[in-house]
Amino acid sequence: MRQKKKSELLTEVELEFMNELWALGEGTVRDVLDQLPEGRELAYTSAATILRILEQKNFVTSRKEGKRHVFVPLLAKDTYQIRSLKDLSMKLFDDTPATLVARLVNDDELTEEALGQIRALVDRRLKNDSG
Amino acid sequence: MRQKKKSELLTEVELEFMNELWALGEGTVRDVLDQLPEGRELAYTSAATILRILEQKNFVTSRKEGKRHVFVPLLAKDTYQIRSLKDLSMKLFDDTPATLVARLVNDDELTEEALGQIRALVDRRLKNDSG
DNA sequence: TTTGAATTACGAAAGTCTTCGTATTTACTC
DNA sequence: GAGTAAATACGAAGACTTTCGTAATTCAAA
Repeated sequence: MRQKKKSELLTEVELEFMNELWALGEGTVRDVLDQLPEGRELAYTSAATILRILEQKNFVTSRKEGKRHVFVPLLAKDTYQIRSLKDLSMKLFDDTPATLVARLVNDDELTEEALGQIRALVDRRLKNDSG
Repeated sequence: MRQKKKSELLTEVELEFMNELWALGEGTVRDVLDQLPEGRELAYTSAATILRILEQKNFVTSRKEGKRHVFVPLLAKDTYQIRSLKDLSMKLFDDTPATLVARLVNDDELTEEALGQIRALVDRRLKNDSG
């Protein structure tokens, strides 16, 4: 019998729902469903199932309000962003963040503004380290 | 005409194999299998299946050499790195690359050296744009 | 040319992910 | 309390992913 190592990563739909919860702060099944973009058709019970799974996996918790559950993220978006980047860096960039940034900044679609913001971030971090 | 949704992204195991092929340049089932890290147990036929699937999905092609197939990437690693970053940026960073870099550079584990490399990359790109 | 080890071809089992239906429960209204 | 609309609980179908076994094929050595 082989058992798969429990992944700390969200699946596609789980991430879709976490994004809505992060945007809302917290919300019921109905809230999240209403938040989904036009054209994303999903049965109410499907949404409820996804939130149930997120709770089972400890990505969210819930409290009861009247007859509804209000779901609240346990996992912060920042935290998950970092986790995802590390995973991607490890799996596809030989654990070399500079290579990752290289691909990013060489993308022609990257705006001058974004590029400037990026440099500001790096400079600020370098300054803080030395200061 | 309705087309089957084809994800342009590699699955977990597909990526694992593409990484070996990218490192090797090209290789047979045996080559890739031998390249896998210690402790990664995988039946020969499983490896063959994965390469077959990669070929079906047009991520690799193959030529026959003697009785063996030699598999060659059709998808370049650079290309796939960019594709993955765009996907992650869209799904988790509100399509804001600066936020992505912010998480990266605020990671405490990031070395001073990596940080310097990143700034050099950004500076070079900014210089080229203005020049 | 027969034989056998290595390889390929195919499909199926096992696991995971996504979606939804049915049954039950809940709170509110009459 | 009975009726009702909304919500929850549970399970299961269908699609996709990962792994592997069996059968057929291939090349080369005896």
